Amino acid sequence: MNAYTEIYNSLKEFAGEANFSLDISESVAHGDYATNVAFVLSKQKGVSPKVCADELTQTLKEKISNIVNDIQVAGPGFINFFLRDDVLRKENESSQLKLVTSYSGKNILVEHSSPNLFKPFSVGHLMNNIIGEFVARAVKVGGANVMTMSFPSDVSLGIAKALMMIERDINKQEITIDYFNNEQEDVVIKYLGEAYVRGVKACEENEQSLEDAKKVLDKLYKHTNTGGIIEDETFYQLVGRTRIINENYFKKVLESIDSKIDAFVYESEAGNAGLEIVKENTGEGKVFTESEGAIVYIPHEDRKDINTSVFINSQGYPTYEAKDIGLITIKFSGAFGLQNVKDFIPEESFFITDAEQISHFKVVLDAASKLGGDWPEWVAKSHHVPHGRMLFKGAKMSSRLGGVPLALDVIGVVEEEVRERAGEKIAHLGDEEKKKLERDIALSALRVAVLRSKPGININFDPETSLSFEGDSGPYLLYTHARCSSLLEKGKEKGYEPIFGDVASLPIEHELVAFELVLKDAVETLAPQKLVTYLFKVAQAFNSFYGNTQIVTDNKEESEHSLAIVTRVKFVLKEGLHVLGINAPERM
RNA sequence: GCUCUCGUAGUUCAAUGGAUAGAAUUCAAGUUUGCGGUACUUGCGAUGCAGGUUCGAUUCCUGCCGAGAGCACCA
Repeated sequence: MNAYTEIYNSLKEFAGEANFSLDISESVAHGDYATNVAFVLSKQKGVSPKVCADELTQTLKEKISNIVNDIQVAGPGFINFFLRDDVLRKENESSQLKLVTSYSGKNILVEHSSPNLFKPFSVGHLMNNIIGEFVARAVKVGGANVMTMSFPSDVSLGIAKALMMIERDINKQEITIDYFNNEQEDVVIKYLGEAYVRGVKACEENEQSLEDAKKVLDKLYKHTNTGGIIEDETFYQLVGRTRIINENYFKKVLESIDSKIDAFVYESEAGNAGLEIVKENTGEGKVFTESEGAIVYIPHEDRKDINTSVFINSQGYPTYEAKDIGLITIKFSGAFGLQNVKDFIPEESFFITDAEQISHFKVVLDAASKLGGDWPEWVAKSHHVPHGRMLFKGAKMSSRLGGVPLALDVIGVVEEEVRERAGEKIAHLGDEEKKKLERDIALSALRVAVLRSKPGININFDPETSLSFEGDSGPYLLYTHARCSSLLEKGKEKGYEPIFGDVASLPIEHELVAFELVLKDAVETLAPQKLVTYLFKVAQAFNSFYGNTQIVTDNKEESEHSLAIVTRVKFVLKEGLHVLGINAPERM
C-alpha cells in the first residue's frame, strides 16, 4: 500500500460517508498531500473548520507517524501532509507502472482515425489520431485490454464521384483494371487521389456528371448491400481493389506516425446492419417513424437539444445515423469477423470524432436507447469523445498548405523547422537515424501542442510561435529526457549506481512522487492536459535542480543520490510521453 | 430563430467549489573557467459585464454582451 492510500484510508475512518478529497499539494509549502476533510466535517459537528482540523491533526499525527513527518493546519482549515523522506524515496525507487483504475481488467474498444477512402489523410485525421491514440494508450496503461478500431467510409457520393472518373478512364481505355494490380502503390495512390478531385470538379461543372455519379452510388450501394453479387464484373473488381489499396496506404500513414489500428469495420457493413434494425423498429408505436418517404427518429419533446433526424432516406439507403446504429451492434456483438478477434466483447466503447458531430451522436444514442433488449446497456457503455479542430495561422503554414492541409505535409513543415534548429547537432547521425529523430521531434511538438489543452476545444497552430521548441513544448520534454540519458551514461562511466542517500529531500523528489497519482487521474478522466502540465512541472523542477547542482562529481554518495533522482525523472518522462503517443529518444 | 460549446496576462494554454488564479511566449534585466544553453534566475502582466447560491466562486445558477458549432434525407 502506498502512502497516499494509507493517508486516505485513515481519513476515511473519520469522514465516514462524507465526501472529502485528498489532493496533491500545489506547492512545497503545502506539503505533499492536502485534504479538505475538515470543511466537510465541520458542518456536521457544528464547529469551525479550523477547530475541526486541529482536533483531527492531533489524532492523525500519532496514527500515521510511520509515513508522515509532519501534519499542518493551514489557511481556513486545510490539512497538509508532509511525507517522511524514507517514504518518499521508497516510492520514487519504483520503476514499474501498476495502475489500478476503473478500466483495469476490462475489454475496451477505442474507435478513432476513421478515414474516407480515396481522400488523403488530412489534419482533421491527424487531430483525431492524436486524441484517439492518447485514449487508447491511456486506458491501456490503466490496465485495460484494448482494441483499436477504425470505421472507414466506403460508400458515399464523394467516393462514387471518384469511381465514376475511374470508370470513364477504363471506358476510354486509358487504364485497365490490371493497372491496380500491376502499377506501383504510390503511383496508384496518387491516381486515386486525383480521381477524387477530378470527380468532385466534374460534378460541380456539369449536371450530367452529377447524375452519373448518383448512378454509380446506386451501383455501389447495390454492390455492398447484396454482399457483392456480381452484376458488373469490372466494377466489382474495381471497388474491391481500390479498397485494399486505400486501406494499405492508410495503415502505412498510421505506422509512420506511431499509431496502430487493430480492426476495421466498413461503413457499408454497418449500413446493412443499421438498415435492418431501423426497418424492424419502424411503425406505429415503434421507435422510428415514416415521414415524407424517409424513415426518421423524432426525439421526445423534453430533449430540446436534439432534432428530428433521417435514418433511412427516401431512396431507401441508410444515412450516417442508421450506419452508426449498425456499428453499435457490430461493436458489442463481437462481430469483427475477419479480424481474428471474434471473442472481443467490449465492456466500454469509446469513439473519437470532431466536435461538430456531438448532436449527431446524441440523436443516435437516444434512438438506440429506446430499442429494447441489450440496447440500453450498449448505449450506457458507449462514450463519445469529441475534439476540436486544428486552425492554422502563420505565413509558413498557409504558403505551404493551401486548402485542406494534409497530415504528412504539416508534419513535413514541422520537420523542416526541426532541421533548421537542430541541423548541426544531429549532423553526425546516419541518414536513417536522423530521419527517425526528426520525425520523433516533430511528432512530439504536434502531439504536445494538441494534448496540452482539454480535448474538445480548437487548437491554434502556428509552427513559428505557438509551436515553439522552447519552453512548454514536446521538444523541451524530449530534450530533458535525453539529458537524463546522457547523465546516467556519465554516471555509469564513473562506476556509480543510482541509489538514494540519506540526505534532506529536494523539491524535485516531492514533485516526482506524484506521478502515479497524476497519471491515474489523467487516465480516468481522459484528460491529457493534466499529464502534460505535470510533465512540464517535473522537467522544470529537474532542470532547475540541474542548473544549480552538479550531478556527477567525485563525491560518490552525493552523485549516486542525484543519479537516483535522474533515473526517476527519466522514467516519469518516458512513461508519461508514451501515454501521449510520443517516443522519447535517448539522444537528440 | 432554437440548441450546444466557449469567453482567464499582448498572445497560446492550465486550475475535482478551496489557500497568494499557475505555465509558456513576448518584453526588460541577469546566470556558465561544471555533466547537452532547445537550459536556469528575477521582473512586468489576466478571470467579458451584472446579479444570485455559501464558510469560500475562474468553476454552480440567472440575465446581458461577445466568439464558434449544429439544426431532415451529406459523412
